[in-house]
Amino acid sequence: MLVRDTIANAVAAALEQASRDGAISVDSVPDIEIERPNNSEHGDFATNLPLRLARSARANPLQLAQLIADRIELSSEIDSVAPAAPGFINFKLSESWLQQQVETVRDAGDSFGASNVGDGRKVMVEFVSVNPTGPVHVGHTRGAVLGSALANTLAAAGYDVTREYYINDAGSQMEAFYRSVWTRYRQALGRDAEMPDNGYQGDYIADIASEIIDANGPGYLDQSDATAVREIGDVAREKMVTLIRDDLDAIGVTFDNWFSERWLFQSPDTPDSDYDRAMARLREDGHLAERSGALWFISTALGDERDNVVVRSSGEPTYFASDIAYHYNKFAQREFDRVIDIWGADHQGHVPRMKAAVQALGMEPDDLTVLISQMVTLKRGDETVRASKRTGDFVTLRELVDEVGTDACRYFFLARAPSTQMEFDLELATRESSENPVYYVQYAHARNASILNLAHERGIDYSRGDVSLLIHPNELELIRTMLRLPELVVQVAENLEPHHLPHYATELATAFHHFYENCRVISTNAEDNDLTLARLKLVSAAQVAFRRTLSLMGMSAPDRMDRD
RNA sequence: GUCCCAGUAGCUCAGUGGACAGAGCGGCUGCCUUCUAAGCAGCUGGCCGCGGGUUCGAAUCCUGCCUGGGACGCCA
Repeated sequence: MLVRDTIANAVAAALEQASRDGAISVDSVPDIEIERPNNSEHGDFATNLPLRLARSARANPLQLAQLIADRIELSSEIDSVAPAAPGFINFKLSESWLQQQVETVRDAGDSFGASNVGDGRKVMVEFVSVNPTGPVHVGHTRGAVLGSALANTLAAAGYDVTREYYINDAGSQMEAFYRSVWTRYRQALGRDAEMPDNGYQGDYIADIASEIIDANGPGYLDQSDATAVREIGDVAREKMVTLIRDDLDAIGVTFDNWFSERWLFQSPDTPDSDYDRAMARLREDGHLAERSGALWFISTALGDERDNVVVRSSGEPTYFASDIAYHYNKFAQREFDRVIDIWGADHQGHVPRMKAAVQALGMEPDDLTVLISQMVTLKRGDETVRASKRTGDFVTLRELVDEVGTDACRYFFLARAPSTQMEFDLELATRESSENPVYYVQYAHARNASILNLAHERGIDYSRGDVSLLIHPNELELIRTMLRLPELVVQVAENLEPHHLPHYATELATAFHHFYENCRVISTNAEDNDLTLARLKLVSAAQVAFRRTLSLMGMSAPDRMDRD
């Protein structure tokens, strides 16, 4: 159990006792919130319960604080409980308990920070899901990093996580992509061919075409237009998906499953596809209506602003129809308890209708969470870079990683709340300098590793180190900071806000740098031997915290960082 | 026009009901004979977009406005 919960329970018990004693009479007890005070002079934890109770108890909040504080039973974790104006109760952790946590963290190792709030529930995080019509670009990278860090954290919080990429490989944009490749293919072989109006202009189309020529030759020229587009399209799509997978891999983003949109329309085991079943269910419950030759989903009945077409008058299902079938598959077929979709800002308008569709399918709409990852505006100095896949003028994930590096890139994207637009100054980001906070964190880990290496070289066995010798303020501060990780994991998993991770990482690094500066670990002085052993234990515990934090963010934890 | 997101230090951003508003970068000073100076210490710097409201208490909640971005298709 987290200390925070222990304190909350103790406060609740104290309030109950005060009520029995007749010292306090309240109509209703609000939720007891235990927070971390901004100012460390106020202790490690605090509650504002007396302030919130004052009205219904018709009493002075400071007096209430005193009455409750008097009845709080001290456990081994808590050193002191103190009422404070205007009506807080402050808690201070005991030094001996903090010291003991060094052992606990070391014992926990890679499971440090794990919790079980997820209780093994099946959750899918579906993210990136870029149409395979072009490479992943900078804007998608943000969602990719967000999704992977979130999935890591949910797994640490005890969820059974599946990371999925939805490949939109049906539909008209893919058709345009196929035709674009076909056009470049013919042009490369000296034929007259005109790019379709909605064609993709990027150089990568021509690259794919020439790769196909190298591998498969000019044979497609002899086929009918329709056959050639289909066959060349199949090859081009595979190439594109592979390229996307490799690019994402370069930034440490991997998936458990790549789900093809086309699977929704074909079912190997049963006569009905997911699409058939989802539509049948909607139809049964009266959510579909035919108007002017098309089939509509009546989402206005469920609070959406307008109805949406699911089957065009041409008989072709829309993208939205696929999405309905896909979510039917996620919930009804694969039985996920919870689904988190990460979409780009350009899809934000689709959230209400997707929620409505989930509800219409008979699922609980709250089991679907859609996170919107806002736009990334690119700049080179003062100049704004317009990103458009159609015109081919965009910065790819690959280019970004090559220039900035995986770790810096992940840190940079992760550190911002996804709901806010961000500016990415390529000039600044690509400048090699110490301006990047990622170095600050990794350097702390490298210093940490360096100490342990030296201890190892000198054959120092610190397994018998006595942690009760850790009384320096910087030592205790480091321990306190380490201990926030488990709370953070729970918080990130509950609020789906991974951007707290990098900020925590920075604070952990600060605590370590302070410790490093003021507490010499491996002493040359023989009489300091006991302290050396104790501090080595602390350093190894801190290493656990660094590794866990960095790995949740998907960043590397280098043992050395050498500057030329 | 309707809807969504944002506006906090020179810059990039944390902080969503509490106790004097934070970090990094930038700028100015200092600190390397012992575990990496990609570090540390100090200074500089903010009517938290503007106006009302709710509250014992508002950067945080409500409301109006201003500014910037996005979405509103039988495209995906």
